[in-house]
Amino acid sequence: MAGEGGRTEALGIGEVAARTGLSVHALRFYEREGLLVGPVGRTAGGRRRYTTLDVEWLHVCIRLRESGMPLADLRRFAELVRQGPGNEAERLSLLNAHQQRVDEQIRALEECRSVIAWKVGVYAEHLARGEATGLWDPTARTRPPRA
Amino acid sequence: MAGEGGRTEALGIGEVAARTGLSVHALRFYEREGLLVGPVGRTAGGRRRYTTLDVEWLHVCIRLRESGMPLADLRRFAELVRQGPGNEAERLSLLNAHQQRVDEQIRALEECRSVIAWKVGVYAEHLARGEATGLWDPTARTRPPRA
DNA sequence: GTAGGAGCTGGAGCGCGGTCTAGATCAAGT
DNA sequence: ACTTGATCTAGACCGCGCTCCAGCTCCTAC
Repeated sequence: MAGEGGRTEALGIGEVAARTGLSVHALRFYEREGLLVGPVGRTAGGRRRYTTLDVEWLHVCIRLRESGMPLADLRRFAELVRQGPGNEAERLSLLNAHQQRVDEQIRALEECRSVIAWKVGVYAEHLARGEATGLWDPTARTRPPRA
Repeated sequence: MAGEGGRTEALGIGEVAARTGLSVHALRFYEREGLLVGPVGRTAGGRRRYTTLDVEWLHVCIRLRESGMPLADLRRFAELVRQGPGNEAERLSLLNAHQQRVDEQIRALEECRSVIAWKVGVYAEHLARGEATGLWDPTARTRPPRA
């Protein structure tokens, strides 16, 4: 009776793997590492039964991991959520700190991108006007004295 | 006589480390791995003497690595450059492929960032209006039947 | 000539984030 | 009842990109 409407499906690990893109190995690993927000249910026979809430949480985890959050931080965040209300300030600061790191990453990547784009441009132009000029010739390296 | 003007300083490994931010270990490692565009010079006593060209190349390497190019690809690129003119098309395609991966990374990171920003917003608002409502309560987990 | 620091080589070790294996159990179809 | 396939646990293993160590040599300064 308590909100069965699509919200509380019980999912096997394989199904969850399919829905999240994580391997079943990774799912078990995440659980062992304490990255989940609550104990995963089990059937009588001992198989894991995930809920759609677990899956939602996993999707959050995936984003955080994708953006480079280390497992340790993710574990800490999960702990906070598990502990329930009262520690929202810490959760916020954790996320804020991570967001800043992500911003920095993006900035760095964009800088790299522009360097690469420039080099791509150089080669493209070089090829366009037909092999003519040498770009960089490590062959003609000017070595320091001592012939 | 041949272009000594600041261009062809001979630098010790420590100096290069300082200029690039790579450790001396990493520099020796890169050399062993064939990531450099030419053999590094040596003094009579066997010490490495880098040129400013080496340093420039290292700066390129750093950007490529920072943006996630695997050592294997970087090695291939270095090989191509080492081989001299004639393979610009391959160099270009290598860089192009990498640029695309970088673009994709940036896109993914921005997506993560927006998810994180949203969560940050939720927590911030929650805290702002004082602890009132529960956000997510894993305590009140609706477990699948059997209880 | 001698002390101290930078550099050399070869190879072992490490941190991270999973991945994989073995061997057993559970569950569904026929 | 039997087969087939998904899942279980514990623990070993892996790839990447360095990092670090031992033991030695080379320089520079005093």
